[in-house]
Amino acid sequence: MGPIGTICLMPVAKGTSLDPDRTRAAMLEAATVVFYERGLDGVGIAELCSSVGASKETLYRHFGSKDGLIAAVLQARSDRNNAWLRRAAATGGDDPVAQLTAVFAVLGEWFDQPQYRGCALLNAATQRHFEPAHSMAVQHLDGYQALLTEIAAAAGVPDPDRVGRQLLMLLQGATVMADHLALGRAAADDALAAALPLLATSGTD
Amino acid sequence: MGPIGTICLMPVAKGTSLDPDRTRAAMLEAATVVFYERGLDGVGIAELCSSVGASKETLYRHFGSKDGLIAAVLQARSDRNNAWLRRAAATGGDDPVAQLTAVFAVLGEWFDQPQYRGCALLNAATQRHFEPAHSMAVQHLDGYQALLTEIAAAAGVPDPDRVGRQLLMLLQGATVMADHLALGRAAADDALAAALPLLATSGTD
DNA sequence: TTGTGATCGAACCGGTCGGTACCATCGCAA
DNA sequence: TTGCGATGGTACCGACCGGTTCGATCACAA
Repeated sequence: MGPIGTICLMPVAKGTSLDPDRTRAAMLEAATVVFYERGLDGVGIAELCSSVGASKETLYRHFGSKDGLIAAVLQARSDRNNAWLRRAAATGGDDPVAQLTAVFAVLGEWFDQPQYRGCALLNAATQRHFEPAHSMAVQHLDGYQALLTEIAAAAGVPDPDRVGRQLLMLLQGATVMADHLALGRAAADDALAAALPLLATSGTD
Repeated sequence: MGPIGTICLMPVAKGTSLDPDRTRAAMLEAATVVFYERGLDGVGIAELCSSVGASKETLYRHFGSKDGLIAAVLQARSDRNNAWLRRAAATGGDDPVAQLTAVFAVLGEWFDQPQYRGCALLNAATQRHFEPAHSMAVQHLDGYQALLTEIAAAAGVPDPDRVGRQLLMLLQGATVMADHLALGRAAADDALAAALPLLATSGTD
């Protein structure tokens, strides 16, 4: 509805630019925010360009098409979120339980942000027109699953792949419910509580 | 892309109709299928009408607007899915474990269908323009959560609400992963295996 | 027979969108 | 100073969409 306005370059005269790639980065960041808030179809190219004070021609020189811009946005999102979770897990040292706890802690912080709208990759994958979204979402989930499977393997469970999938289910379920039901970090806490028994090597240790 | 073609009335002459509400039902069913396959924005009114051999005027007399049609489609979906799960749970008799097993069994059948594309309500809620979708999705999730909380309470867990939320997380996570990762009923099996420990009244029985 | 109501088909309207073309403008290097 | 490349602004194009209107057509009841 309202103007975008958050990401904005200094207003500059016609033929100028503060930096060669500065405009590209601003476009990417503005698109990241507004695509996440209002969906891929909810934002037009014209509005997006005017919000960063750029022209459509510049956008098309940088990204080729709206689909190219979307792909760049989603790829950056996926890389950043995966890096977040891996960095969080690293703070758990060698203890799988501590690693998983740290992962769900950073998830909880994410859920608590007022701008939280669920997983951008999965949201984009539901927009049918824009084919790459689905494969990018799959790749995104595979990154999560690889991390969770590593944690499960480190815990010594009999079937790390299966436990990795189950942990990913809890993570995704929490992501969905924190979005629609506005649960905040409580969703991450509940998910962690349900996840911990899965790491226990059945019965005696 | 291609024509819809699945749902189709007998081709009839101009001023005729096989049944007063027959056209309305056909429109609803065709819209249910195609909105689910291609998203709310992926289908135009004109294409939808021609696929059932009706005119736009008829559609607007029955549903008022595209939003009215969408609301009717989503409400029917939600009611049907909730009824499915409740009927499945009823087959478990008084045993909470059997109830939960039956719920995830019917979910697994759903995941195995080739047309499966995740939860229509949640998918619709990601399309930002069409405001009612979000509240309908919340209502839909509440229906699921109520059932799962009842099962948790019947199992005698200390905090049925919390376990109900955790069960719903597993259900939603399985719904998402079965969609994007094409896991089929295996997703439901993994989710059930992760859910059963949550019903155990800690330690001794 | 007459009339009423539902229907189809098609034209039409206003608006939006992605994408392109053109031009005046500016920084900067030769 | 001159020219080149990147830029912003604007107009424009073709396509599509949601929604409205109108006339011709048919079933059916009075």
